[in-house]
Amino acid sequence: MPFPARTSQEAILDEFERQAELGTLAGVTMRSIAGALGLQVSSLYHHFPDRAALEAALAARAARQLRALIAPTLAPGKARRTLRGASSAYRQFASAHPTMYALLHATPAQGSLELERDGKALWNEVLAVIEAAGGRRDDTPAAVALWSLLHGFVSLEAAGLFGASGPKGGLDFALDALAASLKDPSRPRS
Amino acid sequence: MPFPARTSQEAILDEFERQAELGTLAGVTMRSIAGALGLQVSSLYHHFPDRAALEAALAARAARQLRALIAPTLAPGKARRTLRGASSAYRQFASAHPTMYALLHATPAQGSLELERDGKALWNEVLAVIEAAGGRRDDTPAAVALWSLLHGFVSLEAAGLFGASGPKGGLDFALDALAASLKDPSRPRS
DNA sequence: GTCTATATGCGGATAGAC
DNA sequence: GTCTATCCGCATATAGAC
Repeated sequence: MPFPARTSQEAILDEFERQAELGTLAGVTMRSIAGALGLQVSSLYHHFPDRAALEAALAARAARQLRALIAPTLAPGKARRTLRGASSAYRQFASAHPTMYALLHATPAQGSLELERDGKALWNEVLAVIEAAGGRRDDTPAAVALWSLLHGFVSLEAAGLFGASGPKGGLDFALDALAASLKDPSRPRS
Repeated sequence: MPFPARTSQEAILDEFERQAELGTLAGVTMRSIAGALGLQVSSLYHHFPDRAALEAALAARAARQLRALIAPTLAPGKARRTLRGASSAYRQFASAHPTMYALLHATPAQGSLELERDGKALWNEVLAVIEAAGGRRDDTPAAVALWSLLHGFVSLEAAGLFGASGPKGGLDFALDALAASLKDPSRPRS
């Protein structure tokens, strides 16, 4: 029995993430991970039952990283500043770690308690952004609106679908519209 | 030389689409297409140079279908009705043809003139929605906002990320916020 | 915990006969 | 335009020795 162990769950996840950020998700294989770590493929299966478990663990990590980037941007009471700060952090993560971002949205949470928990925490962070921006507590519709907007924007941008004219302030326009609606006192409490 | 030909570009695309809508994109293979058409795999390569060409042609078709669904929903001058109608058509296409919808966003337009053209036409349709909803002509920021919102919403919904509480009117809330901003006369002409 | 060896399956694509 | 035959590569995963 070779001791100490030559690898660990953390090292495997790190290597997966490193390769994913250089290319595509499908481009990372059990072989490429093992190769980079100087191991045989079969050794990896002593640390994770299968590839799906690896991906779920990595998706959960991405959720935690994204949440950690958003949290410090809250400026309670300052709607525009809060929304723009959070949106800026969100965009930064998505463009700096496109494959991890995609993995987060492609991985079914079912079956991974860790991912379920961290996914829920991320959702709660979006609710906190809304609240800091002047919305109500647990304002589901507003949070859905904000998250949809952010996710749609970074996805279309990454896919290059905005064309030559580019997004041109479209995100800020929408964020301002949202901020205005949050303040609107005539809004029904649904 | 067997005449008449036993297949065609159209028939191949139809079969690809049929299988894609029953499962995933990766689940459709050159083998599965050929098998369903009673052909050998190699025969397909006389109609399309490779798989990428097949996917590009199909993505272009999806862009045309989506555009055709949105176009008749325009109700010029009626902002809320226009936005809700277009958004409803958009959601309907995405949920009825999830794989085609995903393909549309996953296929790089570069290299396919057809896809480039139909993608641009779809973008112009979004601009038309904005104009009908009371916005200006060629209002890029507003169109970016609307498209981001729609794409983000259907993507998160499809991924099941809204959780148990569901989207709960989040889309309508955002559409109303957008409609209000379009009318706002204080908005700078950027 | 790591190794060697292997099982099993999938995929895209091409050459050359008819 | 379609066929047969084949090439080549990739993948996840397991058994059993050390």
